[in-house]
Amino acid sequence: MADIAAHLGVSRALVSIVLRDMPGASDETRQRVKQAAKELGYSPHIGARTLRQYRSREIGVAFAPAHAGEPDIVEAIYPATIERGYRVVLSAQTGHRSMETAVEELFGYRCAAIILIGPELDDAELQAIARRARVPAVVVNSGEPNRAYDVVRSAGDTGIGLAVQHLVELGHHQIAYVHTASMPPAALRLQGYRRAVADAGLKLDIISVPGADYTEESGAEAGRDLLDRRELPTAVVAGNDQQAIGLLQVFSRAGIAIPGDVSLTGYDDTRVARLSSVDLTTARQDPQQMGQAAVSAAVRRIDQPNRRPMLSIVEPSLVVRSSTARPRRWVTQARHNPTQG
Amino acid sequence: MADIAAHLGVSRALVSIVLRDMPGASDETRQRVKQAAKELGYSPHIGARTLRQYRSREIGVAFAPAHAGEPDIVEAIYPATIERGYRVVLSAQTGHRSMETAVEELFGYRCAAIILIGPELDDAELQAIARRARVPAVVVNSGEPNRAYDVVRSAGDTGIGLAVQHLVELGHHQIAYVHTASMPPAALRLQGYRRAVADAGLKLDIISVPGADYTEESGAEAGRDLLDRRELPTAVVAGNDQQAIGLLQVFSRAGIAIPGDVSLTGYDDTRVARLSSVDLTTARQDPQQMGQAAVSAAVRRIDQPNRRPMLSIVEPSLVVRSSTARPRRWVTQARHNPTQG
DNA sequence: TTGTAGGCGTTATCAG
DNA sequence: CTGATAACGCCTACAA
Repeated sequence: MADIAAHLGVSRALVSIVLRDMPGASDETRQRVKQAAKELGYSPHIGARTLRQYRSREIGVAFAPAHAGEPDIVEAIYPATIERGYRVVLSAQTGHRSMETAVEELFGYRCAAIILIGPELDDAELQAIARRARVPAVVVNSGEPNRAYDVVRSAGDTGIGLAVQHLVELGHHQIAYVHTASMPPAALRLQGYRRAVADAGLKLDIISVPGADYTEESGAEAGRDLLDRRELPTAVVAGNDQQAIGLLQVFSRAGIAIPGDVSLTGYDDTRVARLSSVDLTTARQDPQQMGQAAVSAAVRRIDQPNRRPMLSIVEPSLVVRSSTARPRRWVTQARHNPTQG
Repeated sequence: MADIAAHLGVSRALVSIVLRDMPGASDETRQRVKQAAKELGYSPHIGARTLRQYRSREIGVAFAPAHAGEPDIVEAIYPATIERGYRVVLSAQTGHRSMETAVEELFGYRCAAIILIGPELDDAELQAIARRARVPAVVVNSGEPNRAYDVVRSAGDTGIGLAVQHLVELGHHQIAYVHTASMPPAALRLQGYRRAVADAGLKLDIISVPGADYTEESGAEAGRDLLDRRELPTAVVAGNDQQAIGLLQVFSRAGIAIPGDVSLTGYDDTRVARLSSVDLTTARQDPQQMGQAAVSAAVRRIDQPNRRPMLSIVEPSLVVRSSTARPRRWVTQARHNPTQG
């Protein structure tokens, strides 16, 4: 910046004013300064800026690049953040780098707020992080509503409920659900299954995959469990898309047709769900909305620090594809009863 | 830091020495300082540090979270960078945020080097960025070898060559290739196809998809082109996995079996290629190796700034799955000629 | 082993 | 509109 000032023979303060678009400089000066900045390849020193500024204008985002769906939320966070006059600082959680380490780095950047996407931590650990942060913390797709941090999540119960309801409308009476106790959103999704099945007057059929998480492997495990049974359910509701895909693979190898023999649903509407070879009926949680809700929550608490943390719920919608169809048995009955055809 | 010093009644410099594990403090003091730092929830101010330090210890990484495969390379960059005593600064390219903007931000952090993953820019644009950077720039999976920036890429010619060779060994004589002129690595892959086909004494069959990029849509377009022909080739080599999947969708809708009627290969071994419903034979470029090679190149040129930029080639390997098989015709011929069975 | 002083690039303040 | 000056938190030399 001093270079530009010297080059033009003006003060550094003036240059600073122009580059920040502050009032107090003539249009002609603005032109000249901006021109010189371009020519000299000037780029503001972000560290020096945050050092000097009383309040930080950065929102820190910790996420796992390898987790399906999280990069989409990160994409949505950018425009929402910039719109509100903030900048985004990214920090990755990887196999060799814990979420705590990623968050610690964000503290180093003196972020005005931090957003944690899908941390695989329990409520106590998240509260510890939030207290240590001394700035507002927003947790996306994990955690529980509480007084330490904001929570943004999709209405997992509604989403699973929509899937069950869709299957009921197709005529299914035996709807199994793949449950993974260890994952944060699992409890809510299970609740949605319980309620929807009760509403339809059907029997619960919960396949618990203990210790597993939302991976293809856990879905495959559930699939093998099902294959050991004498009789398969007519429909399976998986906890997420990856699980559904693991299940799909085990079933297709075993010669079980989807949706011919068994209907299958997922959750998240990740990219793989859209492939024509998979074409999964799934509950869509819009990453766009998740990102916007997270930034809104962060800015809200930056502006009003004493406000109580909130729970923001993004409503999912059901995307019907070809992995669900009428059950065989139902079609047979329908033939005898033309009013249902 | 001043807080800690005041709290303990020592100088700030001493605290700095202890926290950086530099020589010049007694063990007892170290204990006390570290204890106090923990209690007070101290976290070093990264901005102030980079401001003061003569040389930066950060490597900037610009990537597109939404592009398949790039997050995996980012994951690999972390351990390699930390191992060499550097830190990672991430900057995302999104639909609303160009690669140039992402790189500009990295300049703001005064990174010691920048790594650009899969930029959709031509050589001239990349050279402009590299010159503006004034620090070493490394381009992964794009660009051309030159004097302005390092290039890390997989040996696209070898990868496609392996695919063609595999198909030739299976007995294919009509092997088509889907070419997308606009994508940076495409020229090299085409070259690999030309050479391998020539080596096998076969006829070239290049399906050009003009103006398109490496998306499912471009694969679908190539698929429709092929369906317009009187006779299909027995094998198709796609430019990447996504393209192969687009082609797969068009073919399966048209009732053409893979690999029954046509064998198909991809490139990249992205996650979708592994799905049992896709199960694509593809050339694998190891993200681990790509990440390590990129960091090596960056550090090499930080240490020796006058060294000429290099080209690092990561050798791909062929992952054979069930999308490739012997052609129908060949099997028939084999029956008449037992020596080939 | 400990303390002191100066400066990195920027912004804010205040007097010309 | 300009110029001078202080301060942000940290690191490095050098002095005690």
